[in-house]
Amino acid sequence: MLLNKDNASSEIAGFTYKVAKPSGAPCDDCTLRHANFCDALCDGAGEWPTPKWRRRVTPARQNIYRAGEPSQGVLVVCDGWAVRFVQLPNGKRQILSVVMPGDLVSSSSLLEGGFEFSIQAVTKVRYCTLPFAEVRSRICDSREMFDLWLRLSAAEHRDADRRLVDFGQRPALERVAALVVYVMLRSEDRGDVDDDAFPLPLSRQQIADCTGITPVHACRVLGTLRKDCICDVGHGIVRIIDRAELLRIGTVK
Amino acid sequence: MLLNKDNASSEIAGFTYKVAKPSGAPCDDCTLRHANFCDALCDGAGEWPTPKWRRRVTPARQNIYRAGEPSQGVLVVCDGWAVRFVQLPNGKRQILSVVMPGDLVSSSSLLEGGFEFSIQAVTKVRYCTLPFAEVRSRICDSREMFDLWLRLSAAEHRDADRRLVDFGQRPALERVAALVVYVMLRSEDRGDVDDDAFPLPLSRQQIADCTGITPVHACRVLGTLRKDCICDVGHGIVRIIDRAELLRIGTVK
DNA sequence: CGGTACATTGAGAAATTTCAAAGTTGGTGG
DNA sequence: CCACCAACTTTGAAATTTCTCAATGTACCG
Repeated sequence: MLLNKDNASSEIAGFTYKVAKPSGAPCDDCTLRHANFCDALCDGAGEWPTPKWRRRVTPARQNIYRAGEPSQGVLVVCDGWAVRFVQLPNGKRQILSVVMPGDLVSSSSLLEGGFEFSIQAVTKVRYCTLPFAEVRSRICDSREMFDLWLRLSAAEHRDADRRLVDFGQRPALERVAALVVYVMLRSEDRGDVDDDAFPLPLSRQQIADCTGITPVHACRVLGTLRKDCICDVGHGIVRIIDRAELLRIGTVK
Repeated sequence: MLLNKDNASSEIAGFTYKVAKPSGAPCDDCTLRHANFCDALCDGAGEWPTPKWRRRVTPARQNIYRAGEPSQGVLVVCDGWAVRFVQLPNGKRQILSVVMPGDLVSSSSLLEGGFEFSIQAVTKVRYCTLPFAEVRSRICDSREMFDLWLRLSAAEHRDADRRLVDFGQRPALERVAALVVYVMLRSEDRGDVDDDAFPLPLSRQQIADCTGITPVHACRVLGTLRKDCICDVGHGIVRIIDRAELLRIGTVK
């Protein structure tokens, strides 16, 4: 179940807004219109996207954006998974956020100029590039859009805070469980969980880069979760075995 | 040297704006008008703060705000140091950000309702409470304010990202050095560095809670920095001994 | 059917924590 | 001005977590 019905309502960051009917705009065939920022932009001010809008595709493992480059616009992922990350000169990398279908890549990326992070496609990714100035105008001009954006921005900031708490105060097992819980809850919201299983197309290396541990340790930790009959992560999917216990380990006590 | 001259310019998040002359408003005697968000709000729309504005004082070690409570408004620290933190039930705490004089406590705290973090005064703190709705109006109504706020918000988000990279990929020594560097650079901006020394009123426990290590380890790491003639942190001040080396260790390579 | 990239396991090393004790500092009252 | 107390800092030693290096096993793709 990927789509809500027309005129149903959806929720972003606690803010419920009406789902617009298709109106012939270029995004009409986007299966995720109802769940993303794009759609709210449309609702607020009519025939978005404009001709300046750009739709692109990047194959798996390829970079969508490289740190420091001038960025092409506000990115919204229509389909596929990506990661926002920082690559250090010593070869280490830190994944800052996992970008799932329908996600605005970063609510703080509304200003022209380069960013300190890069973005890489995990799977094949379809995404849209919205011109900065126009997104800003639409946000600033509509009080409803402004409030929605405030909520998105606050939610992202809150997630970053939670992540910092995890990294600073919780051991590897809990950090990894927290990642699985995060993806699980978001997948449940999207109706993407079937038979207690959902997609997680991240390699051990990527899970490690997300959680600030080594791939070897990620492997051991996931082995523990499997051995303890909590969940089985592998082959691009997660099978939940003991949801309550997974939540207990992954959630801040 | 704490004050710029009238009509000098100051910089917030890369955005330079003119410093307003005192005009009889209640904040005129605030020594930090030129360096904070308050001031930009005034510049944008006249006789701020309004009667709804509140000025308060909290003694050292006391909580300014407790997680979950309804918050009283947007907080701007006029004087003193505070920390924004999360207290875990197991007794651990993570400090999310160090709030220095003139700082807006969190650019994502523009919405009514409770937050997941708490705020505690490190020293005696004087601060202002600005009503949420009015701050939002002023930001939304002025394109200049909106852009300033976008920059503030983006800068805060970027700092959170950097912090996550530090926590995930860098060892204790570098994380502690990064904290010292952060405070050093901000103190230099404010002209608060005299004789290669500047205030850092954080205890070992607080430095540990900032950097995600134990107070015992914080002590050892700071001992190393002292023994290696890089800097001497203690008694509420930092003496910089080898600035270049401190920057080298504290900055992401 | 290779082959390449990815996952798993083992063993020892390094970083960090924990527990515990001793040294310092700063403030307060006599 | 001094003694004392409470909180903070420093140091030591052992335990734990996580990393590194290296080898072996497994899955996917052409």
